[in-house]
Formats: sequence, structure tokens, C-alpha cells
Amino acid sequence: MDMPRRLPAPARDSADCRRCPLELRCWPEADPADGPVPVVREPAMRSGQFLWRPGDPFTGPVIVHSGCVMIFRTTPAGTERVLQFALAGDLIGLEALSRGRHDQYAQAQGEVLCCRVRWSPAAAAAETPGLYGRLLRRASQMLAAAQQRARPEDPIASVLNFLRDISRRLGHEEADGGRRRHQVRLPMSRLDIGRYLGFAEETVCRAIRRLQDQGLIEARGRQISLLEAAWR
Amino acid sequence: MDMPRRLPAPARDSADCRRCPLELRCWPEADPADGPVPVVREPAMRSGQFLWRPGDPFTGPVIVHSGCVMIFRTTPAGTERVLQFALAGDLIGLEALSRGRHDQYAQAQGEVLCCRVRWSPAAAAAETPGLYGRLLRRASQMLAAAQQRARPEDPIASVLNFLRDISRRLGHEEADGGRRRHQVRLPMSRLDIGRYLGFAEETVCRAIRRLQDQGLIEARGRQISLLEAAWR
DNA sequence: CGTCCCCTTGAGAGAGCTCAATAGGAGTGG
DNA sequence: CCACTCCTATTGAGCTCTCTCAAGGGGACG
Repeated sequence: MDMPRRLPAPARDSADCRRCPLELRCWPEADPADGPVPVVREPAMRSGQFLWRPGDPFTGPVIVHSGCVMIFRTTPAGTERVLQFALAGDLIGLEALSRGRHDQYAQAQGEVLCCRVRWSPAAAAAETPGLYGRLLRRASQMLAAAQQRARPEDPIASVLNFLRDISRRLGHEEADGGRRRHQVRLPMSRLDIGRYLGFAEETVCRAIRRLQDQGLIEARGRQISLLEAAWR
Repeated sequence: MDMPRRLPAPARDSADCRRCPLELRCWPEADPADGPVPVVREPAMRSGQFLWRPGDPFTGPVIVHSGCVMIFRTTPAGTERVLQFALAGDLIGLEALSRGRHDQYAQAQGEVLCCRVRWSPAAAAAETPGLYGRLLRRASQMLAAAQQRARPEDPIASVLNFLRDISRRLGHEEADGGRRRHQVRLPMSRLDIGRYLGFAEETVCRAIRRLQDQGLIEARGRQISLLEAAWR
């Protein structure tokens, strides 16, 4: 098997705006007929360089023109989770629009060319009081939330997080002697919880059992009480 | 333990627009000062009813006002995967905006009240030739893509899908005797593929090994060839 | 040409899945 | 109001599969 060691980059991988996801002809230069294009070229990046890191302010979504940008974040446990390998034509960073701040890493894998859509949070809020701006901000929040849903490692922690989330949104606080608790009636079955979290029905049952044994919750069918120790 | 059999619904769970994600005061009635609110009330739904099914046309995102809507889809293998339990205040259906058609189920769990943002694809395209409309459509595509990324069951199928995706975007076709193949040079390591797919590095290696044994691919380090049998 | 990182392969153990059976709860109809 | 029935929740046992730990080779880059 004699493959060539290195292949010439395909033409579409080089600067080419016909595949721009926003239909902005910004590369290699904008068409004056389009008026002021709200796009700026980013300097070329070398392998390993970061386009942004957690905490960096959001300055606009970025369009990858060539190369590969790895989007990843670190879990509280310290492991790294890769969310996306962004290739030519991909738009990245939208999930940070609503918060105005990045919470992940964007690192060039090899040489990368890209351009950035100019974005000023204040100007954007002023320009888009309408429905589209609200929908866009909401979509950004949903993208950020979707990224949080990763392959869960531990069923018990996963189920506990799920119960916390449901309890926070549907439950109500209640006094039980001297202790407080969040009580909630789950609207879904164990089977559907498993289908949501990616576990078998029995695994969800056993996880709930364990959480009871640990004194974090009390469960009686769909009636769930989160004790104070489980409030994070 | 004597919990009441059924609890009165919390006030915030009933029709209340102060928590509307789009800041539309549409419930129980719109404020005339806001002008025409582009929102319509949906009839109350009973448990088990579907708000939409795969193939239904997109008629606008929906805001859940009370109850729980389960969003799920069926995998090619026939199993059901739950994507979201939408509760009061959640906006659902945005991922179908760009395609104009739903590809999932939205089913009421218990009684559900919700309202829908009026949306006409043609009118929307005409009204939003600008950047915001493009960004919104792109965000919708990204949401749809994010939903595809579920907990993978089988490492081999998962790695094959990954290689197909990368090959389709970065690779190029090549003749090898009488056979055709897609050749690609991966920009990332096995470890990062594992971090992306949710597997250990060694599991990715073994999956690639199996795919070679099955005659679907040829791999030599990061140089990958997808043979015709692997083209789906 | 050397070094470092990446890829590969092996062996053991832990964990969730599957199959199976029983009890429990909720809703329905008499 | 009660009994019936179906769906849901629970628990056990065995198995398969991936993860972990470990070590050997190979390619890429300086």
C-alpha cells in the first residue's frame, strides 16, 4: 500500500466563500456591491493555537475557511470532552452569543484560516428588539444547553442531576419536621428517563435505589423528595 | 410517609406569561399596547397526544406553558431516544425551522397548554434577508445536528459514521485498480476521536481494526481509505 | 538521525445490559 | 365504592463489553 505521504489540499478547502454558511462573500475580498460586509478576517492560526478559551468574551461567531478547529471543554472531573471538529464551512461560537462569554476551548488542529462576524452585544440588543433577535438568543441558549448533554459516565450521578433539574423546575419546597425537602411528582416513567439519559430502565431503578440508600432522596413511585443533602 | 395523592399545580405552572422565553405577553391575553403579537394559543392537549410527528410541516416554534412535552425520535435500529422533557417556559421545535419539517415526535405527558409563534417559511425568508435571519436558520441547523449526537451504542458503528462524515467533508475520491475509494487524512488523533465519541482511545483503535478486518476501510495511521462497501 | 508522541495489542476486572419474575399503583368500569 | 386489569416499578442472576493498566513498535517532525 503506497499512499502519498501528503496530499495537496482540495480547492474547496482553501479560501472560498461560495460555501459560506451565512452567504457572505467575504473572502478573499468582499464584493463592493454587497455594501459593508460585517465580517473580518482573522490572522492565520498555527496548530495548537486557541481561537478562544473559557472566560473569553464573545466577539462574534466564526466561520472556518480551511483546516480543523477542535471545540472542547473540561469536565469537573478533569477529563476533556470534545464537542466538535469544525471543518471548512462550519460556523462556531454561536452558543456563546446569549451569555456573551465563551465556556469552552477552540483550538486549531493544523493551520487554520477563518473569519469572524463582527458582533457587539450592546449593538445587537439595540438592533434586534424584535422576534428574530429573541429567537436567536434563545437558540444560542439551547445550543449551549445541548452541549452540556454529553455521554454520562455514572448512572447514579446522572440520575441525581436529572432529578435535581426536574425538581428545581416542577417541585416545591416542603417542611418535614425540622428538615426541608423538595418534592416533585415526575411526569415520566423510569423507562423514559432511561431513554433520555441513555441507560436501561433497570439501571435507572437501581440508581434511584442507591440514592435512597445514601439518604439523598426518598422515592415512592413517581413521587420524589430531594433531601437537603442532595441540593448540591 | 403520607404524601398527598395529588398536589395542586403550582401557580407558575398555570398560564403565566411572565416566564415566556420570548418575552411575549400572550397569555391569557395579549396587551393591546404591544401591537399584534405573533402568537396563537394551541388547544389544550391530553396525555399521549402528539404536537407533531416526523414529517409534519414546521408551522412555528412552540412555547410550553404548563405540563410536560416529551421530545423523542426513533433510531434506525427501532429504539426510541428521548431528546428533551420540555416543561413550562421551554421553547421547542426550533430545530425544524431550517428544514421546514419536523423529524421527531412531540408528545404530551399529562395535560399540556402551549402557544405557537406564527411562522411562515416564505414570509420569514422574505422578511429576513439580513444577517439575523441567516444566523437563525444556521442555529436551527446546528440544533438539529446537535440532537443527532446521542449516546452511541456500538463503538464500531460509531467510528464508522465518524469516518464517513470526515471523509465526505475532507476526503477525495480515488481510483484503485477497478475500485473506487474515499481517501482522507484525519486531522485528529485516536485519543481525540475517543474524547469526541465518548470512548477510550484503545476502543477507537480496536474499532478501526475491526473495520479493517471487515474489509470496509484501510487504515495506516491517520491515512484512512473508505472502500465502496463502507459508503453506506 | 534522534526523540517524542501516537498508535497498536494484550490481559484482567468492573459495570451496565439482557432476560426473567414478582409486586405495586393508577385508572377504569361495574 | 370496590374489584379488576394493565402498565409500571422493582429485584435477581448471568453475561457481554468496554475501561483500565501495561508494554511494545512506528511515524512524524525537528
